[in-house]
Amino acid sequence: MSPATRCKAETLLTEAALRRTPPRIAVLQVLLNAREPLNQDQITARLDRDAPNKVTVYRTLQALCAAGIVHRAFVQKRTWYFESAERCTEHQCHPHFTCTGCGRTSCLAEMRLPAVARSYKGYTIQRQRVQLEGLCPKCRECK
Amino acid sequence: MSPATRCKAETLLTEAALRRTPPRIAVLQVLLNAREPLNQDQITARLDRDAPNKVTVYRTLQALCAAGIVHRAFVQKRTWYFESAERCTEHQCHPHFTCTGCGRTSCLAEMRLPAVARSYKGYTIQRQRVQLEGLCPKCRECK
DNA sequence: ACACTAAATGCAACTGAGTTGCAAGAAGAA
DNA sequence: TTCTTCTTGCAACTCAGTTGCATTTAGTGT
Repeated sequence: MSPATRCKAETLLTEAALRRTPPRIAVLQVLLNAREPLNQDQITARLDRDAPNKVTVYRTLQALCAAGIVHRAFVQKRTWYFESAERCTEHQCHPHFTCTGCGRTSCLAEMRLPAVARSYKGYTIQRQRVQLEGLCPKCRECK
Repeated sequence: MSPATRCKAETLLTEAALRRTPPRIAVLQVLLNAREPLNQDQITARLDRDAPNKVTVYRTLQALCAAGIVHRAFVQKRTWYFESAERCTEHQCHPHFTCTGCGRTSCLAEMRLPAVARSYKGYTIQRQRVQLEGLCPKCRECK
């Protein structure tokens, strides 16, 4: 884990007025370095021997989500996948793509989406999330 | 439950080559009449004394989803919400709106969404689901 | 109408991510 | 350093979802 990531993690915690404890710094570093959303088990696995108790990871993720540093990206097989909120704007999160072939979900962080209306029939729309489904480049070849 | 809905339910089952059993007809009727997605408990509650065993409802929903008659709309508080696939096109489901005030989720079935590209960086995009968040008309007044 | 077979149902028991209470430990302020 | 408040770890619980198996039933052919 790079010192730069660690520094970033600590800064984010401080800005959110959260105590900079080892478990929080560790979990946040994993998410900052991840290329796709991770569930709790995957986060724990990446921390290996330094992994805190499962309940601590759980509560850490809750705290980070509440602070807006981390997002719950989506649910798959009854478990939540988390990601750093870095690449999301306030109004919309980047789209997530789930391949119907291999079942993997990835972030299309740079994809531009057409903006949705800010209001509709009395509803005020503050945020949108888009979930895409189809075939990833690898699975497309095999077909 | 209207006879028309019952007839529709039976037709859908036959078309999907599923046996027209009482539990399936009952569950499907509930979903066809529902205005918003329902979870398993809500479906059972609406069937009241005619409700089949919980496992049967569970497996019925699995079968209906596999057949494409019903969709898993979204997850809330660890439970899935189901809806009839009627108002979804093959390429996209209507958007679901979750109010940050009252926590309720509703369907914006008639809302027109800008279409997303059919492919992007090697990914073939077959379907999209959009989840919206904000304030519903009622909660907006109270603020 | 009757018999047959594959599929559906109900029961009971299990699974496992998520969740809580509480005592012990650590971060940050004074 | 001392103190207060927040955080952590443990153990135990929750409950929607899930499975195995014996029984029943829908749909088909006789």
